[in-house]
Amino acid sequence: MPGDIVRPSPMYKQLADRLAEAIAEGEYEPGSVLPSETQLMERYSVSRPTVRSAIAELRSMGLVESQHGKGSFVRAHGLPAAVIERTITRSGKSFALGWPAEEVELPAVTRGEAAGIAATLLDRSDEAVFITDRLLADPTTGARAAHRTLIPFAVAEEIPSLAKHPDAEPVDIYAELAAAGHTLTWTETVTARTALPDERADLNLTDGIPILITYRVTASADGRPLILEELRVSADRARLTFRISTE
Amino acid sequence: MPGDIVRPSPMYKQLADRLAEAIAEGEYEPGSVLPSETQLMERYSVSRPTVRSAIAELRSMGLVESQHGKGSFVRAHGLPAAVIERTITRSGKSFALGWPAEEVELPAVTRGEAAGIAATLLDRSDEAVFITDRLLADPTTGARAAHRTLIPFAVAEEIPSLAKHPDAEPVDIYAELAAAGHTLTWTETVTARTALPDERADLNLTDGIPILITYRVTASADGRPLILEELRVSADRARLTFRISTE
DNA sequence: TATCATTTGTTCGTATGTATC
DNA sequence: CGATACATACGAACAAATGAT
Repeated sequence: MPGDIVRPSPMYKQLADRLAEAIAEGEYEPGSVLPSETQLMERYSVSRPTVRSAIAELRSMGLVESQHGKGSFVRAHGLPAAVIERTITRSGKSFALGWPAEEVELPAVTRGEAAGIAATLLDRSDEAVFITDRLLADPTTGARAAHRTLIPFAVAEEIPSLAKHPDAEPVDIYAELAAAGHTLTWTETVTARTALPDERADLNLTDGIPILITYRVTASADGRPLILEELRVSADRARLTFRISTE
Repeated sequence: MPGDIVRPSPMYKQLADRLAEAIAEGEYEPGSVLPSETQLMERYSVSRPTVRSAIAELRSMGLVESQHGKGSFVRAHGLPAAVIERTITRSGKSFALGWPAEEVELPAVTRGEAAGIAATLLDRSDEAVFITDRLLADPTTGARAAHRTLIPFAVAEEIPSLAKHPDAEPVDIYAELAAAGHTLTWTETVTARTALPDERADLNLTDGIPILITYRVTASADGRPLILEELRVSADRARLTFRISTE
């Protein structure tokens, strides 16, 4: 419908759009500081709350990062540095992952029940599972990742070594499963969402940066899921790569 | 250091955390409405701006969605419905993708230069490329995706049919490349970020929902990148799956 | 070291507009 | 129409971090 009468968009959004455009065009370069709130008030003849709302928009878009007492700085953008290679390599009976991350804390093992997404992907509702949590870090870039392993009790009963050491490294668990006669297949599901407060702390996240989440299901040849791994990482610090082959 | 003296966190954050916790524990169920701003003001003895800041936090976390004149509603969360299967299948000389999406608009072809991330992944800086943009939709869920193909001029010169029809479907481009004698390999890189304003409109995004971005590089056997595809999709509506095989 | 100006962060109050029922 | 709800915008005051004097 051409000629529609539209309300003007709010002033704070207009200001946010202008600043975003200026950033995109390189008028404010990455690392440089935006004009102060007082300067923006005067330059655009708006109140301080309006300026602050506009900058809040830019923050939530991940375009700027504000520092108390200093100013709001334009964020550098580009492909995240840390590359998490999701390919699994196998030589004989042993497996290897492409991301040689270090453990920041000792693994923590708890028992719980598969629920929500985990239950859906494991195809086991309300079943008891071993949960192992790890906090990992890429030694070169410092990128952090939260890793979780879910082992259903039924699987642990079938393979006692898993019940004994549910906090074994994923590659070792693969080896145990293979040794128990399973022909392993993997499916990985990737999604993203905004971080919750506790995740912000664990993963060193800044405002406006989502987390990438991958769920890796290790299944037997018949497609029955055996274990589930979940990896959460800052989308700003790390990216995931997959090698794809035709089937 | 136990017993550290810490500044109390801001009231609006405390309130946001409490509400977020209440949502996580199911006190406010998905689809239900939060108490009104006035009610929250009275219940927690804070001012209206404080309540609004708290709700803005919840919005940016993707936990609630506010509707003018009605209230703030708890968002349903879980695994996104639309599954985008990134596997490539091959039968003889023809290829197929796992996501039979429909085109919402006709593909738009432009010419440009590889820059930024695209240049990095294509390993060709400032080289002229054909750019083809598509707006796709999953027919069953309605999830939308923005797809872009980058074909370097150098590759198009080598294979004239590509220069003639740079807007060919990806699977057809694969077939052309294979017919020209290339043994194709694919690498996919996944990242995520908060959407820019124009992306919000194209992809029907709501506040606090990031976009998933995948870059698929089609390379020759020697590893030289031939073409680049970029797919952007709402992390709330769609998820990506990969099949992983040991090498 | 101490102080001060600058800058962002938090919190209040108030008024008005606009969508929904 | 009116009541309720969220959205926008202004003003004011003080707190806290920073960097220079």
